[in-house]
Amino acid sequence: MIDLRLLRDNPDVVRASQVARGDDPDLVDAALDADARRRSSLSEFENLRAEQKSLGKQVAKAQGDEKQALLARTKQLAQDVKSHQATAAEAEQELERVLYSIANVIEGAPAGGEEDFVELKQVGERRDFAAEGFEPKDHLELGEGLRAIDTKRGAKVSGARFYFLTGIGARLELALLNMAMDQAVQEGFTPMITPTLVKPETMQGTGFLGAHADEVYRLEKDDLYLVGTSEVALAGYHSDEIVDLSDGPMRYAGWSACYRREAGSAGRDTRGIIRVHQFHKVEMFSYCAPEDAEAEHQRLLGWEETMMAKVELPYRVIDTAAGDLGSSAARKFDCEAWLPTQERWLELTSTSNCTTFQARRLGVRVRTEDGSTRNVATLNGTLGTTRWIVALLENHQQADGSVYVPEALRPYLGGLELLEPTK
RNA sequence: GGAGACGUCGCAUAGUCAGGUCUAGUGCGCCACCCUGCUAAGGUGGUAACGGGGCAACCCGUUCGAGGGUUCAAAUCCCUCCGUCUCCGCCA
Repeated sequence: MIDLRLLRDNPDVVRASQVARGDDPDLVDAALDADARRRSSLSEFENLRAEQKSLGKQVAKAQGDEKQALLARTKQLAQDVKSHQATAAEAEQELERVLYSIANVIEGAPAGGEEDFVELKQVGERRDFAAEGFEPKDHLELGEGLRAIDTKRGAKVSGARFYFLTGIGARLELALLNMAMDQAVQEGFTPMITPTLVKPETMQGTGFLGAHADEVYRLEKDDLYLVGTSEVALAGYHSDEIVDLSDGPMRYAGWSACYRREAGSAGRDTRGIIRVHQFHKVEMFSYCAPEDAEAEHQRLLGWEETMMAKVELPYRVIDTAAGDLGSSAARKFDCEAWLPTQERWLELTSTSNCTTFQARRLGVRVRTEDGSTRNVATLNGTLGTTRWIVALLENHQQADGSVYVPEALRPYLGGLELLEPTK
């Protein structure tokens, strides 16, 4: 939820953000109207309520005829209070509805849609398979050769976009995620294994029920949502709390399964495990002071790049355009690895600065020096996912179908230097 | 799944049976000051969040797990839901 005070004091800033995202700037005026209506209806209700309370005290003390006279007055007043309360509640709901439809105010993100990102840098050498004298295989062919990935049986058991990781494939995912978790712990993150089913208010609070609500699985019978990332649970972890940031940011590394309906991506990335309904992820999550958020964002990006270096993949970093940001994000950087068989970049990490947007809805605050409270900033970033296997297999494949294991990963695979096809 | 107990402003509790003086009391903790050679002890005062109004002192409203209801009036009575604990059943 955006800051109502910002909306009142600087509506043009919010309008400009809406335009940059390709969203409707008129929502700003709708919100201002709703806010004005809410305030006037609220003060009418509050005045009536104050009168009702003071009369109530007189009723308690009064006797006989005097009491009867007061009761006659208060009965009518009770009706008025009730109706004005209902009006005020409606106005409040209307304001909330409009506020939730406004995405976070962007901070530095380039304007435009998915194609309007800015490439910040490229790191590492892309392999020249022609020069090496062989045609690269795609990750599924390699994965099947290694008996590491089984999409046929995934589909048999659970349907399209499901898979089994088998044998060395399962070990490879555990290795990647354990390496990610170890790095996070070394950097001072608190490791967390999080719930993957959450309540509606948690899902709503993190901003995932906005424009992309179709992406989210819902369990109708229990009124619970399956999370698409442990970010949801980690953001909800300190909801309705006043936290202590006097020792700097609070950092958590969440390990979880992630579930996505992929409703809008029919026909895209249907082969292999690039785009699937369930995968696993290690996610960094920070709570920090708003003025420290931009620097923290750079730190999270730095830790992502450290992981990219450990798996020895060529990648680039992009500054995502406003229209391609999630509703909670003010700015987002992605690390994309090169995918040789498709000759394109594939998103492996994504780090978002959500400023105070999530914390406001979730009620995460810090105590200020003057004794009041204010919302914290929240940030998140990927440290490893199942999808990394795709880039790792393709980039490190050898002519015979075996796959080179990056040095940093070897301790997590019992010292294995090469993944080889099993017979 | 069945039975019961419980949920109060950091923590612990009073208040709920008998609705109005609850503007939610008290203890602990915390903060400030006093006392003191230092510390401990002691004394005094202050200590929930959110919203509205005001330059401000301050005023008003909402919140006693959540949401409804009864009533002139609800922490207190009724209903639904959520959570915690104890016991039983079932299953890893």
